[in-house]
Amino acid sequence: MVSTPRAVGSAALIDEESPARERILAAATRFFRQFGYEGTSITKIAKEAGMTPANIYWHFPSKLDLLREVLHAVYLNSYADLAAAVGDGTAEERLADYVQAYAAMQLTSPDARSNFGYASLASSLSLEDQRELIQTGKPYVNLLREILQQGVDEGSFVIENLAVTSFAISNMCEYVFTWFRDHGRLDAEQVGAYYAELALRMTTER
Amino acid sequence: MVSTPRAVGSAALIDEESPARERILAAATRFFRQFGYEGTSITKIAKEAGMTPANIYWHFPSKLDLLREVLHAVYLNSYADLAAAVGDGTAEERLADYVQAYAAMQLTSPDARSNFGYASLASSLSLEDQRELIQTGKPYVNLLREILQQGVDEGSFVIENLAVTSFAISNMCEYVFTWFRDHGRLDAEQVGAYYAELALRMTTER
DNA sequence: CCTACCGATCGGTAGG
DNA sequence: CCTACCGATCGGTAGG
Repeated sequence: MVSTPRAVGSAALIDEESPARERILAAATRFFRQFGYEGTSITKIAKEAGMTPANIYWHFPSKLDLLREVLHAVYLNSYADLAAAVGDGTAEERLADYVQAYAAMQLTSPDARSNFGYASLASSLSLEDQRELIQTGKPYVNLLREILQQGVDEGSFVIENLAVTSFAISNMCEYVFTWFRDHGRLDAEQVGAYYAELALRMTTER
Repeated sequence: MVSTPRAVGSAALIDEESPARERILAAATRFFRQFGYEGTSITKIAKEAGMTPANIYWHFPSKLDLLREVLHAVYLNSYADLAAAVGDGTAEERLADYVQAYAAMQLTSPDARSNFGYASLASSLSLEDQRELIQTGKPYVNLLREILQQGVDEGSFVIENLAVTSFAISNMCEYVFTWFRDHGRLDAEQVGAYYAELALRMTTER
């Protein structure tokens, strides 16, 4: 007996979720990050997902709705990853975990060749959708601020402007992909560890 | 006597340079930064520059050539600004000047609404053009590395990996536009000063 | 620097 | 009646 290709692999645990829909989201996420929103056609996404362009529109009302769902999922998943990486220790330990996880996350994305940051991609959305997306990302941002505040309260961090410091640390991590190349001197984990040290220095008075 | 609109303003000092060409470059720089390369049509640039789309192609062989020239000019001008801002003092003074100038430069661009970083824009170029552009930007990158090395030599900086530290500082400055908003608590100069302090902390052992 | 266009491809939708 | 698609083509616009 030989299994048909369709029978290979794990069955969907949630049968309300369409496998085709997941393939579209995965392809769109990769291509939007690599070529940008305007640089990615529905045809390219469809080809990558193994279907016709027209079928994209059965699953998503428009290309912009697809972008919106991609970014929404990215923010939710990123927060889940970060929250899981950050334990319950001191502010130093938690900041190091946060930065390490954030940087490593950016460097171990589905594809190694990201060119466009999430801020660039979000700029194609309507202002209302951008506002909604910021709300989705709030826990993401707040977790870092809470860690910084914890350090200030504990007396281990000296921070004049907490918001600006958190933006600087986030930007440093977010755009690590702009210079990192595989097979360089440091791997993703080593870069994450080095970035964690840099972030800790940013919270320490000279 | 009433001056015609065309008579108002300063005459071009260099008549070999086409005013139209400069208008195209200025419009393209603004729109590429705001909407990205693929999100900016030749028609939009032409309208902003006060001419027909077809006329763009009298001044530039292709849209990609226009992008190449825009990024080339940005890199050269940015380096000139940074080199002028950095004096001959100690490494601490020079690093503070560099970061202050870099951040302020990003926040006082022709338009206040940048969404796309230079790395995103460069990714639309051919690999060969990207390599050339990196060569153009070398002095830009090297100036920061020289300042960091000076601090290490003077004993005022403690840096384990000079290249990664320089990338982190550059990224922090480069993407300050992603969170900065006019009329916020801090103006561009204050953010630059705060970033200078953060960069100095990054070079100081805990 | 403009008018008049081209081959192709864009995002999106038709009937079946 | 539903789902998950297909081949073909819509009206407009892109770079050139």
